[in-house]
Amino acid sequence: MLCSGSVKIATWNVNSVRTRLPRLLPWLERRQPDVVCLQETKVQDEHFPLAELEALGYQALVSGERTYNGVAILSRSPGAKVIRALPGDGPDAPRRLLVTSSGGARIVNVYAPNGGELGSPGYTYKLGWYRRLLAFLESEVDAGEDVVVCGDFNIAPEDRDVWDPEQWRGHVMASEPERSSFRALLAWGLADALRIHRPQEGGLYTWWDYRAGAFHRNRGLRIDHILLSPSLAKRCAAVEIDRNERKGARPSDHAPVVATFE
DNA sequence: ATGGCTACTCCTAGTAGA
Repeated sequence: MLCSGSVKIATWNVNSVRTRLPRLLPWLERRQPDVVCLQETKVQDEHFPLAELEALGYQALVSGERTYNGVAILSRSPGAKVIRALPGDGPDAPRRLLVTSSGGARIVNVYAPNGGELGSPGYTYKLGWYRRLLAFLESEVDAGEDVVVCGDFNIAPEDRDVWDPEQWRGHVMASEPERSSFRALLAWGLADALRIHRPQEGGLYTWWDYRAGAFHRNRGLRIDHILLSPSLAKRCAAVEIDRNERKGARPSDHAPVVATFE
């Protein structure tokens, strides 16, 4: 499917799929994405709103839990070769990874740990999680094929991805060890899709704090990413941050990111 | 420097998000 016509792949941290359904459904109808990776679904699998999505022609692959985390992949066809955990994840590990194959591409949906404060146990866990993600890609995924690694990475890769680099310097999301973890993914063989088309531009964010009018003032971070293997990067015609979805009634604090392939 | 908002939960207070 990725080889014929125009294909759209999107990622969106919806901050509760059930609360966001009145935004998600019309967005799907309007944008008609072929594959959608969702993060922070915050719902156990048996309560995931499958019927509403199926009514729009989407099948949902889900890996959720109560209250926190949770990932899902919506697509027009059933998933294949599904993986739901990183090596080293125990049975009670947070649901942060979902891998499938769709239209000939390997789709890796990630919801990276937040990290809490620098030096906290959560921060250590975040860096370890990134090491395990890289090891997983190295051992289980072929960068020579069509690969999409997308989701909420909870890392702003460069200063231009942060509204106030000085305020954020050394803070979680923007610390050098985190940025190094992100660069290691690129070094494995992935391209940051947005930067293919807009290599230098600042002020392009995917998350804005709910508080203090952050969105209105464009005080945000670019932490949601679509990373592409070389074969897909070559065919990536456009990448858009759908800022309109951060506006209006009851938005997620993240905007969707949509990549179009020819 | 802090909190400012939102969503969740055995639910009106505490936790977490980023």
